[in-house]
Amino acid sequence: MAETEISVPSEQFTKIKELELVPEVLEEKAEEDGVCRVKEGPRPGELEAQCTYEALQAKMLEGGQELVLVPTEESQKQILTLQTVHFVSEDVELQDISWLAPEHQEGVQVVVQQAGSGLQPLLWLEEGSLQSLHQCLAVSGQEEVYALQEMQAAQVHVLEGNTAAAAGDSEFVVSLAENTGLIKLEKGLEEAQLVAEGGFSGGREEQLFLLEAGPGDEGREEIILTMSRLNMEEQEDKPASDPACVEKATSPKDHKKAKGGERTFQCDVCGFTSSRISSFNRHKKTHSNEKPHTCHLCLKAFRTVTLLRNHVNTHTGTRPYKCGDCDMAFVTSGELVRHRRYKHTHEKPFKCSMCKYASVEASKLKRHIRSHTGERPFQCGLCSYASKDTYKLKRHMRTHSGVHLRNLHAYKATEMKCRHCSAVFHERYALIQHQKTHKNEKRFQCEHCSYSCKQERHLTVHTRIHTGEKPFACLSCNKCFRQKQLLNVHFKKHHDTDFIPTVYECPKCGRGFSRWTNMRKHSEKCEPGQEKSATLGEGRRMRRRKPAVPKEAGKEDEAAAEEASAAKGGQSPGEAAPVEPGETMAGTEDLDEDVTCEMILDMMDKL
DNA sequence: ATACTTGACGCCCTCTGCTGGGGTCCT
DNA sequence: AAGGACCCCAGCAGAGGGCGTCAAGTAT
Repeated sequence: MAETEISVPSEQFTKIKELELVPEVLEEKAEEDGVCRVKEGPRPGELEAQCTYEALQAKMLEGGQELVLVPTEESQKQILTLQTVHFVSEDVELQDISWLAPEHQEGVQVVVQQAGSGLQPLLWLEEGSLQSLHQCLAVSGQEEVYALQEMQAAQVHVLEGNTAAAAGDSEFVVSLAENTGLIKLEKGLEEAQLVAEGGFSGGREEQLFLLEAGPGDEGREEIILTMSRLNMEEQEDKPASDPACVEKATSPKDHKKAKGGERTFQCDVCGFTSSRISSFNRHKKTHSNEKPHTCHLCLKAFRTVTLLRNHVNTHTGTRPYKCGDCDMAFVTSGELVRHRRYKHTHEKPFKCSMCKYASVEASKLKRHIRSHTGERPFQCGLCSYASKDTYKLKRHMRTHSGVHLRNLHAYKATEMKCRHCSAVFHERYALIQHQKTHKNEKRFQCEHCSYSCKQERHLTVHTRIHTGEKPFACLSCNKCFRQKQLLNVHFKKHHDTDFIPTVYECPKCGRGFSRWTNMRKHSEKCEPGQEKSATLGEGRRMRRRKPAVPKEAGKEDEAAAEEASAAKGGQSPGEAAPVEPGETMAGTEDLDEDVTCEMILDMMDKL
């Protein structure tokens, strides 16, 4: 059996930095059982295996095992054995295959699944099954059983390109694609993608590979990658949308000579210029929706190989850039640098010229500047509220919408896990509802009484009732308070000569009250012509009036309360402007029962 | 051509202050 | 009984931290 030369692509997918998957290198060769075992760095198949079997990878790392590729030749297939993948027996459980259609059970030995570790189910085939791509296809088609839909889709892609000659398979391939929700790509593009993703260099006979899991020699527990050849001559038929063709499409008019003789390239869409054709070509792609680099695991598409690589790393958990001072690791070096600034070096290069604030990122300084300028670019369409950043507006919108968002009800194939427990949902709405049950949990229980609350700070304050602690002392009279705001109120009232207390005026008799509720209570029973406010007579000044209340006939107190509440929501703290009786806060007149979910959804979408 | 670096945008989170409602006690 | 003051509590919003991602510049 002649040793097959494996096309080793350039490292595009998952560059492993500082990740000691292959701790020992590489020159060592050994021959066993007629199989040439060559220790090498990550090869495409190996990398793919890392992508797909991340948990396995973790297992391998955990055990400090060595990852070795073992290429063999078998007709037009190659088997790569990751020979050091060993399961610990208690980690796995065997399952029967009765769920497989009888015609598909042939060749299938067992299904091995690692319990409770998030490991995707692996399909183990007996060796004979690998002889038949058809059988591989049949097995892969059991999408309703596996959680490996994405992997299967990738297999289907490869197989379609590879076994177009496999009579009778094509229909099955198509139905598979449909069943998995796969967006079937044009063949030429698909292959080009695979070339790009798999890193096969052009100009020579290329191979695409099919990943299959199977037992190794002599029953060893190994992952076997079945490599299937794919004739890449069809690459010449790449469509114009192929990224490799983009450069050819660059029109000469797109570039010109600058004064200094240096050639620059100008984008005719946005005016972007660059002296480098590579940058120019890359920029041009940003004007199209073309995303030719598709993740074979989740089918998400990306513009560049680098983005795809980083994305795949999120699947594999590969975070090559490790922080030397903590356990954090990141996909890109930039993330690591930033993390170190936040957590370790505290370097804050961006300094505010108006205060002492400094930030790690320029965007944070920009956001901070708005607190000086008062700029609020993000306007709520349902009330007068405007925020300084998009997130605050989104958060504010929740006060209008509750969670009645219909777009949360779509079924999603991807499992969404609860942040707080192990529950899993396929509907975002259900997930949110469930998570709210955690949010509403009064997790903070007083150890002295039955009081419980949602926020720790509330428990802290409450506990002072039992301990008698009053940590907030008035500097003027030494009176102590349990809460800071009580001290503030006390100080304003008794020691701040500039303080003008708020007085709520009864709309019927004009009597003043310090609390809205008290005024309302009074107003319910007040008859015009009754007593005049003694308080007013004492010279208290009117500073602010609630939107008080001459409600339309039939509107009851709840309506008044709602209006007050709406006014509250529509006004930023500290900006509460006086509102005359009967007057509504700006914008709040729109906020009534006619505000529909659709309106809110529209606004959320616009965000 | 590709990898690496840098800057920017956006999302989500926590902490904190402010505000208002409900309850209770005192006058 | 009514009014006023105080306490407790909860929700909203301001501010900022931390990180994921993408685009463009630069180096190899």
